[in-house]
Amino acid sequence: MQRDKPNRDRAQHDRTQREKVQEPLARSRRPSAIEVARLAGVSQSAVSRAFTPGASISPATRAKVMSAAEQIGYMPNAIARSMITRRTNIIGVVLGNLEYQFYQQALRVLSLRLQEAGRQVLLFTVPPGGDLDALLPQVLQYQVDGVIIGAATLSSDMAAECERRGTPVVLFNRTVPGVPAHSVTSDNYGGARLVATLLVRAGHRRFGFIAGHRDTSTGINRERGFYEGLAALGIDTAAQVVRMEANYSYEGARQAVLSLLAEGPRPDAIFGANDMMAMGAIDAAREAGLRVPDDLSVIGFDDTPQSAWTAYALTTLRQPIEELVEASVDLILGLHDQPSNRRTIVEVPVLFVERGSARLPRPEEAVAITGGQRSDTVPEPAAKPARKTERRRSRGRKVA
Amino acid sequence: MQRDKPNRDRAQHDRTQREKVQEPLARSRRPSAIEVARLAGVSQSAVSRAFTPGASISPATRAKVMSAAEQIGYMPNAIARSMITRRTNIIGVVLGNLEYQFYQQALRVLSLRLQEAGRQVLLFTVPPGGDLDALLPQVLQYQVDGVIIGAATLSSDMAAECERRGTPVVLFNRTVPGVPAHSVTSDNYGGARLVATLLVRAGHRRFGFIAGHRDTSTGINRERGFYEGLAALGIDTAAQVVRMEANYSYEGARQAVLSLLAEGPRPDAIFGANDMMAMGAIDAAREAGLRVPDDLSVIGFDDTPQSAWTAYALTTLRQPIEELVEASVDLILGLHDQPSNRRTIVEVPVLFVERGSARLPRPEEAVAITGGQRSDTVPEPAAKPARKTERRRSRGRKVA
DNA sequence: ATGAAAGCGCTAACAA
DNA sequence: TTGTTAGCGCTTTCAT
Repeated sequence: MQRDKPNRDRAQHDRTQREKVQEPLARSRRPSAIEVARLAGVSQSAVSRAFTPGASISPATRAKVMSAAEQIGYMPNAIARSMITRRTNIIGVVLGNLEYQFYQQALRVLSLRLQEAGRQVLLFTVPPGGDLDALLPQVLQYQVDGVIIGAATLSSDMAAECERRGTPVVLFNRTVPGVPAHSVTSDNYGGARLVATLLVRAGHRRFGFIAGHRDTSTGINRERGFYEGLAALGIDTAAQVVRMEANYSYEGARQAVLSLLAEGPRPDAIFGANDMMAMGAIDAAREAGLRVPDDLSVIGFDDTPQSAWTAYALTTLRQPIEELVEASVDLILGLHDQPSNRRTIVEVPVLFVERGSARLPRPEEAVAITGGQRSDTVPEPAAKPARKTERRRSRGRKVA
Repeated sequence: MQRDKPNRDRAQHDRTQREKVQEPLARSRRPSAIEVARLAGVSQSAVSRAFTPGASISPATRAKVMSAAEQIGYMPNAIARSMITRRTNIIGVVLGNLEYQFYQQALRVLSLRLQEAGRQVLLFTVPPGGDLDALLPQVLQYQVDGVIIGAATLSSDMAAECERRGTPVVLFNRTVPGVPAHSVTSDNYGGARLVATLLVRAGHRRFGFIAGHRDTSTGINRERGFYEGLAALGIDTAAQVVRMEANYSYEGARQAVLSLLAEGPRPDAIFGANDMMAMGAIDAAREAGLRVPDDLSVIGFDDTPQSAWTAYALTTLRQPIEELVEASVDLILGLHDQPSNRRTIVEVPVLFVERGSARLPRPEEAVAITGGQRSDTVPEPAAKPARKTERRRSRGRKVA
C-alpha cells in the first residue's frame, strides 16, 4: 500500500486483498449532524436540539430536522455525545462464574433493569483462572458510569482506583471487608441458620454440609450460619457434621456424597451451599438406594428453576434475584438516599421454599421457630409445579 | 429551572436537590493526556504514541510518559480514541430468551471469545414482548463495530439499515430468508432427521413431538427434519404423530405430555425440540407411572448441562456452542475469507449423545444408518456422569 | 523521533 | 428560538 504504482495496478491489488485481509470493516460513512443541518437548512446545533428531549426548539424547526434526518438515515452518535456530557450511560458488569445458574439469571435481570433505566450494559467475563484486577482497567477505559461486580474478590487497590476516578462500584452478591464499595447480598447467614434450626427441630442428628469455595463471602456466611445454628441447638458440630467441598458443581457434590454414603454411618440430612450441589446429593442418594426425604433430607440454596422440577422438588432458600438487582441498580445509578460518599451495604432476606426433599417440623412449630414471619404474598416465579406448603423469610437487614 | 430567580435562591435550590435527585454522578476529573504531557515535559502526541503499540517513539520518551502516567493514574480514554479511529472495538450482542440455558451458555462463550479478540460486548436484551427492530437503533448509536443477533426475527429493513451504515450483522442460531446478514446455525434439520431415523429403526411406531414456537427458524427446521425423517421411513405422520407445543418450557412440556398420556393411546417415543421440554416429558412420564426408556423413549435437543444429570440421563443432540460462537466471531470480525459483500451462511453439524432415555438400534446398525460417521475424539464437556455409548454427527454443511 | 495543528461528532454557553 | 463558538480527549497528518 505504500508503493506508488500506476492507478490501474493499485486498483487491481486492492480488490485482490479485500478477499483475504482483515480490514477495518469498510464502512460507508455514517451521516453526521452537519449533513442533516445542511439538508434541513438549519444550523448544526438545531439538529442537536431536535434530538434533545427538553431542548428549546420550535416544532417547525424540529420537524424540518427530523424529516431531513430520516431522509439520510441520521442517528445521533452516542459516543460523541458522551464526550461532552461526560456520561456514557454505560454500566460495566463484571462477572465470573457465568456457568452458574444464579449469575446467569442475575445477568438477565440486570440487563433488563438497566435497559429500562436507559442504560447500556458493557459485559466483562473474568476468564477461568483470570484476574479481576487486570480486567478493571479495561472497563474504566470505556468511561463507564459505574461498575457492578459479581466476580471474584476485588482488591482494595482497584476499588480505590475506581473511587478516585469517581466511578461508583457495587459488589453484587459479595462483600469484601475494607473495600470502599457498595455491596448487595442476600442474608446468607440467616438463611443457613434457619435451615439448621428447622432440620434439628425435625429430629435430624447427623449432618452433611457441602461447601462451595472457601473464599467467597457467600459461601463463608452460609457455612457459618449453618454451623452456628446447629451449635446453638446443642449439636456437636465436630462430631455430628461431615463437611464436603464440591466447588459449587453438581458432579463434585454427587461424587462427594456417593463416597460419604459408601463409607461411614450415613447422615440423615444434607445441606448444600447451592442448589446444583443439593441436586447432585439427591441423585447420589438415590443411586445409593436411599429415598429422599424419607431416608435423607436434602436442602439447597438459591432456588434455581431446576429445583422446582418434579424429579427433585428441592426444598431450598430462594435468593431474591429481582430485589438484589433492583438494589444494585439503584445504588449504581445513585438513586439511594445515602450521601454518596458513604459506603452502603444492602442485605436482602431470603425466602424458605418448602418442596419435597426434606423432613421438617410441623408448620405451627416451624412458624414458632422463625418468629412467625410468613410471606405468602410474595409472587411465585412462573413455572413452579412442585407442592410447596410453607415459606418463611430470613430476617434480612439493611445497613448503612 | 426555567424561571429566572435571584442567584442566591437558585444556589440554595440546587444544593437541596443534590441530595435526592439523580445527578450526573459527581466525578473527580479523570486525568487526560495533556496533564501527563505537562508532567513528563513532552508533547501530548508523545503521550498518545507511548500508548500506541507500534508507534514511532524512543524508549526514553516512552519511559518518561509511562512514569508520569502512573503517577497521576492516567489511562487512555477508549471513547475519545474511537472517535478518531472510527472503531469502538465494541460488538453489540442482542439476545432474547436469556432464560434459556442454551443462550446463557452461548453468551458466556461469546463474551470470552470476544474478549480474547480484544473486543468488548455491549449486551442488549429484547424484553418479553419487546421489539428487536426498536432496539437496534440504540445499539447502532453506540457505533458498535458489528452486531451479533440471537433474538427474534430481524426485519429486512433493519438489516438493510445496518448494511447501509457498514455495520456487519451476524444472525446467531437463526436464519431469516431474504435478509442481507451473515448467519450461523447448527444443522437442526439433519439432527432432527437423524433422531427420526434412529427411533423408527429401533421399532418405535407412535410418536410425540413437542414444538417450541412456530416462528423460529430453529424450531421450524427441527420439526421439518423430524417429520420428513419419519415420513421417509414410511410413517404416516398424520396418523402416528401427535404434535404438542410448549413454548420451549419445562412446565409447558410436562403438562402437555401429562394430558397426552391421560388421553389417547400412548406414544412409544417423544422428541422434544429442546432439552428442557424433553426433561419435562420425562418427569411427566414418570408421574404417569411409565418407565423411561422401557415404556417410553425420550430424546431432546441442545445438550444442556442438566441433561447429563443422572435423574434424567437424557439422550440428546448436542449443539456445538463453541463452534457456533467461533464461527460468529470470525464472521463479525471479518476474519472469514468470503468477499465481505457476500452473505455467508455457516451450518455446523450437531452431535448425537446417547445416554439412557431412549431405546435405540444396536450400534452397528445405527452406524450404518448414519453413514458410519463416528467422532469419539470430540471432547466431552466437564461434568458428564451418565453412561454414553455412542455418538454420531449429523451431516452439517457450510454454504457460501 | 518529536511537536504543532487539525479535526472526529457532538453539546453547551453565549449572543443575537 | 436560533446561530456561532469553543471545546470533550484523543489520533494523525505534516513539518521539523
